[in-house]
Amino acid sequence: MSSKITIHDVARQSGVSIKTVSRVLNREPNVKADTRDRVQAAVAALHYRPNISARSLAGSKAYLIGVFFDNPSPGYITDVQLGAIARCREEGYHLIVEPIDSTAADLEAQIAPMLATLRMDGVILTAPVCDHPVVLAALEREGVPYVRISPGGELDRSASVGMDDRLAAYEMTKHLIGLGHSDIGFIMGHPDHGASRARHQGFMAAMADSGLTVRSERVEQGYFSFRSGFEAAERLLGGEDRPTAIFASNDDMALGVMAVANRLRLNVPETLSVAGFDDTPGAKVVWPQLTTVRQPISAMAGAAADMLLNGVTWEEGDAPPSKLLDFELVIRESTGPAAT
Amino acid sequence: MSSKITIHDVARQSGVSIKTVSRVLNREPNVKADTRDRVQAAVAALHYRPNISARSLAGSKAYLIGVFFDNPSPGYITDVQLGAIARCREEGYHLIVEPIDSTAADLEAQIAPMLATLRMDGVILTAPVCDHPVVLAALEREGVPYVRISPGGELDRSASVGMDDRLAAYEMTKHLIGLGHSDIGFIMGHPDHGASRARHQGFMAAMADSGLTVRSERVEQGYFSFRSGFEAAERLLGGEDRPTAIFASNDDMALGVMAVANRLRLNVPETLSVAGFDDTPGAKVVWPQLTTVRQPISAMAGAAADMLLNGVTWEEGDAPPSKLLDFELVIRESTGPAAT
DNA sequence: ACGCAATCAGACAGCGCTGTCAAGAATGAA
DNA sequence: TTCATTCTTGACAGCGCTGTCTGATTGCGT
Repeated sequence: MSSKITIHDVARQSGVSIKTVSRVLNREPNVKADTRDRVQAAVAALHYRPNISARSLAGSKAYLIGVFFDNPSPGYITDVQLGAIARCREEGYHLIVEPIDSTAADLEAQIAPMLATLRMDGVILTAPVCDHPVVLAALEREGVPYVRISPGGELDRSASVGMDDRLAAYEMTKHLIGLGHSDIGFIMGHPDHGASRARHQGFMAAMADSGLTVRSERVEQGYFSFRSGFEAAERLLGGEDRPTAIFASNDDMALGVMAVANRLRLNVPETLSVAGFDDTPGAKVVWPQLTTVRQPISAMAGAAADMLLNGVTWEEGDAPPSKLLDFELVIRESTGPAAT
Repeated sequence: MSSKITIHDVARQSGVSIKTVSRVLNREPNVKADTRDRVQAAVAALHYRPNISARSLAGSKAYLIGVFFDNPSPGYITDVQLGAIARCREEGYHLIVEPIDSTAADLEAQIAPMLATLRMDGVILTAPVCDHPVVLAALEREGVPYVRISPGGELDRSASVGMDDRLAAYEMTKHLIGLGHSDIGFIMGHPDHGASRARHQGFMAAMADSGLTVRSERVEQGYFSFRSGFEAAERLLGGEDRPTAIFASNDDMALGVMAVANRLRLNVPETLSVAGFDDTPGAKVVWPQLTTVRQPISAMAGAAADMLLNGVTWEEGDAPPSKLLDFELVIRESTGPAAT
């Protein structure tokens, strides 16, 4: 156990005051270059590392960023964490992860203590927690800045980052239409998830813009789960009268569609084209591989962390900062020309 | 922003000293029941929450547990986090996640500062980081206790939790044999991952115990990835002479096998049985659903956290504590009777 | 009733750092 | 040269809590 070496040791070693060492460590101005070099040499020589608890107790920063999530897909969570961490590391911040059960009755009692004890410098919220009124209220009451990733509404309540779900769905639909499909089924996402509506709108708009009508029985309600996609697909593909393509609001559901197609011996993409959304790892793990939309998840989380680290603020009355990142259509083998 | 209320306020409100409040908060003995109640009432009334930085600076605990990982599957990571958090919350601890790039040349420089600044109370290590000599050495030098999940070797170097990979593979193989299969292909896992060898051994042992011989061309090297499973399956299933069942060392590779089977129009399980290992979310997201082994990942992480929270220690010379949890064979539709 | 041990409560000194303020050194303008 | 500025540094007081030690109560045996 390396006996902890303190700022004091560095000060002694470099012949300056403890406060000057602190200044160097925090990149404060007004330190002579020569002095700074001496201090940095001592820091390196002693392998000195500031104690985060002491820093945050004495100062105003905690060097901690939180990530709240309520079990969306594991791949999503992991990407968010990686994106946020990458940015935090550069600044010496660390990530606290907090799974939130947004259906819990005592949600308030769960997170309020946590916010108060940790006093994090900021929190990144993912769907669906990012739209949960109790969570947002608690954050605001405790004065903890937060950035939401792909919030479903109340865009002017906080800073946020996201992507244009509507446009992405629009373009994917156009891709299908361009392939010759005119009878396309759509599976909606979970109604609590903000992106669901945007994706549905994008689909409808693309159809309308191409002069295509959407029969109401071609739109099914799903819940973002494999099972819900599977069941929706059974309804969509059960009879003789079936669409030539199905666009599911996320990959898990698209995978459910593929499973049904497989079971019904409908060849993908010859008989049925299938498109998903998210580009989860699972998309590459089916055969044929899934055409989908790649969300810049890591980048969104990185941008969120960035806002937090730079101190998101905005004028009362102005719209809070918000960043829209680019998505990417990933065309793989599950979509093909419509059978004629 | 709720103006921070301190232990001082609670002391005043309940008419006791600040130290007594501290005693109540830390469940220390020698506090009269009556006094404790008064203090607790004040705590509740004021919504007081101790400041974690102050606590860890003054005391010896940091209330922080770390989780190190180097991108195994997202599902695995998430399960580990959930399992660890559940246990940590009960004790008021929080989780710091740190992705580690174990191939980085400056690994030491990456983690040493982190260990020194955070002074975590313990760290949970997952494969493959749990077998990385530099990481282990750094942890030991800094005196940070750690528990490894499914380590690949050096079992007496630290406390660990795991499951009996060898036995699980043995039983899965027996399941296949019981179905009438005698010509079974096996895809090994990543050589750096400790469990790979155990699973291979279990497979070989079960075959030998049943008087079956394994032709060397029936055992392929894989790397736990979908792609490696896919390629191994192509070799295994490419010719006329093919096994009637394939046991892949993890689900991702098994999914690769299924994709190849699909492509070759080999019906699963009629013509080919496929078994995986891990029970990742993907296992349920294929059709037919995958027969696999369920690892108690959350439970293992919970047990690891538990050891850390209770202070893992062992006598010099004794074997460190180690906990083996139960696995479970999950028989789904991808395995069936051997074609006769 | 008395004495001794066990139980309970408080005073006090930091933990390792940063914020504030004030003093000394260096610079520039007059 | 002198005085006003700016730059550079250090002394000092905590941040909010816990560990230690000491003093005040209580219980109980005789």
